[in-house]
Amino acid sequence: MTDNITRILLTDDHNLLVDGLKRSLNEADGLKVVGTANSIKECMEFLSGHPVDLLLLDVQLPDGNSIDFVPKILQAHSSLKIVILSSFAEPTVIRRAIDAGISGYLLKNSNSDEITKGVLAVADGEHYISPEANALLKEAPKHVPSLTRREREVLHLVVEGLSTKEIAARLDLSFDTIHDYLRNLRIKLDAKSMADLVCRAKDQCL
Amino acid sequence: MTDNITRILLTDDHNLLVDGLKRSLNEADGLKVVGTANSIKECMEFLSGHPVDLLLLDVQLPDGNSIDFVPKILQAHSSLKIVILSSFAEPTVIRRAIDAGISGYLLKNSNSDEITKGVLAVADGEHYISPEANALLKEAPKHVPSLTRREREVLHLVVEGLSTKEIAARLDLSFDTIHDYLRNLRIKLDAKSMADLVCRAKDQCL
DNA sequence: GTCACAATCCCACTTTTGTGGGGGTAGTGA
DNA sequence: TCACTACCCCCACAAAAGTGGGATTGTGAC
Repeated sequence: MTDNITRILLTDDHNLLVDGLKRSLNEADGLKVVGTANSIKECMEFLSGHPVDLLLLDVQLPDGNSIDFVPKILQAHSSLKIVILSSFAEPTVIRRAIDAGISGYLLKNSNSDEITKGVLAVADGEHYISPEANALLKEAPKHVPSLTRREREVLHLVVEGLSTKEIAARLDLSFDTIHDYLRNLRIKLDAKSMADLVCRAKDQCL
Repeated sequence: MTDNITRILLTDDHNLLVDGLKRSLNEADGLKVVGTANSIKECMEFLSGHPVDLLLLDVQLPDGNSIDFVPKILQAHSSLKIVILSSFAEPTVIRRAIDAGISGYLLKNSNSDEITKGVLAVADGEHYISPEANALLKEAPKHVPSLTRREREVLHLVVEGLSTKEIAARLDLSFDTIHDYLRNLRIKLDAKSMADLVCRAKDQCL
């Protein structure tokens, strides 16, 4: 935030959206889009080479779920403010993002003015969760299922369509072990079958 | 296409994207965005009340998969040109869209210029499939799995996380019948389990 | 140093899926 | 009429998933 200008990096794989967003943010006083990235990798690279004050980050990127990378990014760039820009209005996703340390959560079905408003608020040092997202959080006071490293790993493979046996082979673990992780995943995500597990995981983009 | 101006209706639930897209399309010669809609319902309503030459349609809308509605829309508005605007780069999705009678298929990771180019081409009477989408089609000459009404119905319920028994109850059919539909679905979608079925269905947004 | 918990493995048992057949009717188009 | 297909039902058996226990390490928090 040198001399009143907030330098912004946009990270989203939809160039179409990036184009439009860049224009409307640049029109706002005190905001300047200094770069764009299409993936987490590009985002990280840009951050290493350029000073950025605020990062607008899409949740789903070609190289993974960006929320998983938020802690890593904040560790390397502690003064950076991160605003998630998502089409997911899932309470658990929002909560996970907040827990990860983001400063804002905006929804893509907002119009440019609302987005600009949120970005300005965050640039100003506030925390800004879009009204719709906030409403969802209040309605659903469900706890966020906190998955362990292994559970996450197993879940990813389930979502790839692999069977228990195949996952065991892939991770070089015993069938029973995977059987157990799946049991825990079912409990944590409140799923009653493998198919249901895939549904929950896909919906909540865990 | 009265007097050289192509009247466009934008249908996408991401207002952010709509905002940007509207601006860049309006900047192009001969194109005018005459309306926007956030759902299939709104889209249909607008079409009934206003003359539109070209419809830019997102695949996933809150009230369903828009490709399923393309035939219906074309039936009611036969001279309308429909261009799909998708983030899905799945060959089967593209092929389904083409079979449904669309005039163009554009990807959201293109930039505004590429989108404008595609829209202009379609407005001009051409068929325009984005280069990336086209490349995918050549690589994967797989046949599109054509599902029957019932299969689609069953698949939707599978994607909701229901078990065979639950689906049977919901549709008031025998367990064996659903068992059979699931068998066919597995074969058609090349899935090897219920979980896999959910994966395929979600990926291909069937 | 105890306590919680991730991570790993095991057994036994039930239920659900998956696979391989076998039927039938009704409608559609050649 | 014949072929084809959607739609509906059935049996039997094998394989996978789900449920209820059990156990041993190691690590990090308090």
